Amino acid sequence: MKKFNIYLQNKFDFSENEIQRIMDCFSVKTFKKKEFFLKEGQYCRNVGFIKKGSFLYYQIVEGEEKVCDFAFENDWITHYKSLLSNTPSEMNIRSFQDSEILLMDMSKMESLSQKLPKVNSIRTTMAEEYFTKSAQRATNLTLLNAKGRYMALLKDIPDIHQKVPQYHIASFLGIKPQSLSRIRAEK
Amino acid sequence: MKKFNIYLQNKFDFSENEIQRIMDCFSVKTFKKKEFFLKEGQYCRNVGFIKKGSFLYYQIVEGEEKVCDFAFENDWITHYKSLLSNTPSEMNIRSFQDSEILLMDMSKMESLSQKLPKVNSIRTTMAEEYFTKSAQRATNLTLLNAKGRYMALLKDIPDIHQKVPQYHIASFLGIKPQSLSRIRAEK
DNA sequence: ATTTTTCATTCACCTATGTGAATAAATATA
DNA sequence: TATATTTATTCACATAGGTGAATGAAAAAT
Repeated sequence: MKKFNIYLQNKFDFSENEIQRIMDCFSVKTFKKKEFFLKEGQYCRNVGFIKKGSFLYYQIVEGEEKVCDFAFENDWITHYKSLLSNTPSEMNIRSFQDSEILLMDMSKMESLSQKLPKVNSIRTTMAEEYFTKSAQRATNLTLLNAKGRYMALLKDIPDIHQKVPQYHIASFLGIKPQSLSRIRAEK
Repeated sequence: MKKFNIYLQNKFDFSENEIQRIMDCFSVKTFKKKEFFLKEGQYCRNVGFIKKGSFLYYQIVEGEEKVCDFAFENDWITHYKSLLSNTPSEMNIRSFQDSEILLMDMSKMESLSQKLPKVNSIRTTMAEEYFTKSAQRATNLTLLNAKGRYMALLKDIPDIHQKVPQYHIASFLGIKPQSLSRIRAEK
């Protein structure tokens, strides 16, 4: 449990006691490789924090998995839109390694916010991070070509190749695996 | 002032009295054609509601205006990321017709939320709308080609050609004006 | 009303990325 | 270890969209 409380302490400056109260609301859940955190059509009611492992956000379009996002250790994991607007998810979220997360029900988070208003800053930060990430992705797709997007990704996550198989990286970049091979060859 | 209170009533079910208290916090601001709501580098501290006119969100990249969004009558107008995270905007927001908006300072909105907690639902809805829009844009850019994105836009805003010059539409779609002409010709 | 400027269209040609096949390399399974 | 499966690379060719120029139409300025 070490990393989560360090994150809470560093990022939000919670006290020992507050951290304990927050952590008490989370339970541990483990995932085998390729297990679903959320399936298309389901309602997302949880917020998770990844202790170990990694997850893929993707949609199936014409039989193909289109990767929209990755999540790794010390990232939050949830489907923010579904959570926020209480609508079914059009996205799948699946582990691609054996993983372990801390999980909290959103309703629990809401009641915790009432007792401990500082918890709202977690929620605001989450909103900010999700929104910023999605806006940045749209910007990259508009302003950069495939090579530029690959470079930006490498800069953002230098060890991405250690973490994610290459065909998932290609999909995330919006290109085919062959094209990513070509880009890497000419680099 | 008619439309804004209808919006508040329909969407959030506020009472007459609540609507009055909310509206009292907004002031009217007018914009001539091509006036800035927000310039790159500035901090966005306001939330606006467009009564009349239309606005363009864009960035300058290598001398070119890259359109990221439009906003029309009865849309909210703000730079959500800058507002949320209190960071300078990398975006420009500019009217492209004579326009009129209702404007509220964010700090006023925060103190209003405390007195009238229901106001938080406006903020949540705004977050939801902004996030959803940005996520949808990223999805469209990933999953659709230029023609598909144009069709999706036409479906979403059928009268877009009455509202926005074509070269701005092309820019929003992430293509050149010539390419949009070609797509329209072959359609 | 005339002139100037901006915008939309078309064209010929160019470049980035997609497609499908062949092969090699890596990984999982028996 | 041997075999099967999955993943990455390379190639030849196809297609979508970019580029720059020419032209006409529309809008703005005089």
